[in-house]
Amino acid sequence: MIEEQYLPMYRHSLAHILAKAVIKFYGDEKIQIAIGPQIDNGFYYDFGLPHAITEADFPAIEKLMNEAIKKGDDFVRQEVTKKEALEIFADQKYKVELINDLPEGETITIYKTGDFVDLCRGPHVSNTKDLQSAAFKIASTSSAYWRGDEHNDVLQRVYVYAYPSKGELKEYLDFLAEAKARDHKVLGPQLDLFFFDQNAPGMPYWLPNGLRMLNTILQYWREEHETLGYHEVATPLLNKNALWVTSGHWDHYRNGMFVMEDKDDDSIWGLKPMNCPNSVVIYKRKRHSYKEFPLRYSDSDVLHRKEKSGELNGLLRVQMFRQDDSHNYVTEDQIAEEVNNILDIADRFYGIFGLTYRPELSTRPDDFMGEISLWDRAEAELKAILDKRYGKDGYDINEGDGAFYGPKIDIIMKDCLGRQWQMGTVQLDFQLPRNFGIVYVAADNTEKIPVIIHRVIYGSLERFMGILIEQFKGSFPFWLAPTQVGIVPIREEHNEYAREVAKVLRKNSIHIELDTSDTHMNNKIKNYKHYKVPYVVVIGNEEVENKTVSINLRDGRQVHGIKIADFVKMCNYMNRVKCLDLIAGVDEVIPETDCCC
RNA sequence: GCCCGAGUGGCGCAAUGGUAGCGCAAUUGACUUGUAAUCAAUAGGUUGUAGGUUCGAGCCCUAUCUCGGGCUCCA
Repeated sequence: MIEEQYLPMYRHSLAHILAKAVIKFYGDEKIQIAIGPQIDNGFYYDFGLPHAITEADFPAIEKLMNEAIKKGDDFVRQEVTKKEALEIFADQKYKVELINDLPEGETITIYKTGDFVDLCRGPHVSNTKDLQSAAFKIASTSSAYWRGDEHNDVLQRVYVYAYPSKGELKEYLDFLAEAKARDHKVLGPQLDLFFFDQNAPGMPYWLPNGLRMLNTILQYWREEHETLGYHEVATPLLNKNALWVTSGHWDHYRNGMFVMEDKDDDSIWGLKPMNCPNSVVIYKRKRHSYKEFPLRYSDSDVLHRKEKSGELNGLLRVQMFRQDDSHNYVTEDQIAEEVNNILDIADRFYGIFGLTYRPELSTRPDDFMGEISLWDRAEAELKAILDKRYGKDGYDINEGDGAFYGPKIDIIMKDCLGRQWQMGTVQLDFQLPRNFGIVYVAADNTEKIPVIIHRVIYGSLERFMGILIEQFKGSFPFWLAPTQVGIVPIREEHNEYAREVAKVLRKNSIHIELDTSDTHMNNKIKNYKHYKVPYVVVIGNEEVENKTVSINLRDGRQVHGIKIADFVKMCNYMNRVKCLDLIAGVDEVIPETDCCC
């Protein structure tokens, strides 16, 4: 059994064993070894290989690893001079590069394991036999660029899962299987929410169920923002490229745009990849006073961004999407308060969905534009806000990772496999107002340049849907569920009353489905359960007679003899408070007092 | 763009280079049912696409498209 704090050491030692095994696997063929760090679920090692390792090779390499472990070689640490190190690794180009990059005077250490030697800071286990209790499994291979730069050599990376014991490795493999069951790419088509067609890669087809959900979250967004003083607009999806020439986007980002040429007059058009320039066109239409600020133009138009092949990932990385966008025009003095307002919205929205997030602050990059004093002030204000809201450890800072036009705060979430995705973002923009030459009239009757705050809460609606599907594993809260109530008449003679119930529920804007088909009630229930419908209402003699319904809850619980009026009241309540619980709202019908709303 | 892998009825899968099958779903009929799979029959396929090798290709080769896991990228 390996103690937690030593796990990195074991993983790293196993990385050496892998490298040793791969060298042996290739026999006389010369291979280059690069680096082999440990990661969350194990480790990887990068190699320059004459021909790729494929999955079929995994067992053989694993066998070689096990043999090396059994052999019982010591991990021998040795300090060497730079000159000695360069001699030892003379034919290993990546190691030579690493050695040459080490600061002068730094102690260079190497580790020998039998005939294998690696440049390494350590520490390691003392003998390969110490690794016998560990469990590992070669997971996958990938290409990887030397030092993560696409201009460098392409290496082959071998990923290995590694855990202290067989039990823990199995636990991790079980987790992966569980994640698969949560995967929105699997659940989405299964629940008839969306799908992709090969003629529109990265552009989701929204099916009735999925669009209903998407509309539900968009409707909630509209209602909230209207009361908060946002004004929704819609702008052209297709524009002549002059728009982006002015905004500055054409030079930087035209490769990421879907562009088309009109042969009739040789004009060049593009599908908008972002809303900001169009928002500014609206701003420019009139002269604005400081008294109107903050002036908030929101929109949720469809955007297109061309991605390099291999970068798409279900709903989480698409080429066609909508943002719950807004561009807020503020004075420099209003930045802090407005950002705070926006983060309030984010907290409320994410809370409604039961999601927790981690903010990230990205600061001034090297190629920044604008005045450095404004940057400094804005960054200091953003930091103060984040400190206050989330505590010093409650957020991360990415130094130099801001956009060239201003610093930003990103909302980061994880998918079911732990991969991180940017959701909401609040970006200050000092540049676009200057590119378009927009101004406002200040209190002293002079013209000043506004600051634009680009902000999204959900981020991309598509990505947010993907995260929601995984968060709830397809079992959505009542208010989000595409079908909220499935109605099952037991026999044909119950259809009439079932239609009555359906009518009442529909009148209350509750999304229902009624199954009057000539099949066994069990089939009807099974069908609704497949779609994870929160409430299956069963109607038979008893219900017809007493004007009640019987509910089969998604979790299997049953509640009998509920008056229709109470049921409607309950559904309305669930919708109104956007309850995350499966049942709430009417005390007498709730089997357990489990309402948290 | 890069490396590896995958693509077979709507879905999930099967098929040594030798007649493309199974389950679910669908359709039709029977059954009229009290809480997650009633019975029977029927229909559904140029095996992603385009070439090639072969007497013969779902299977081998080439190209291409899409998808998956990563790398890089993500205004």
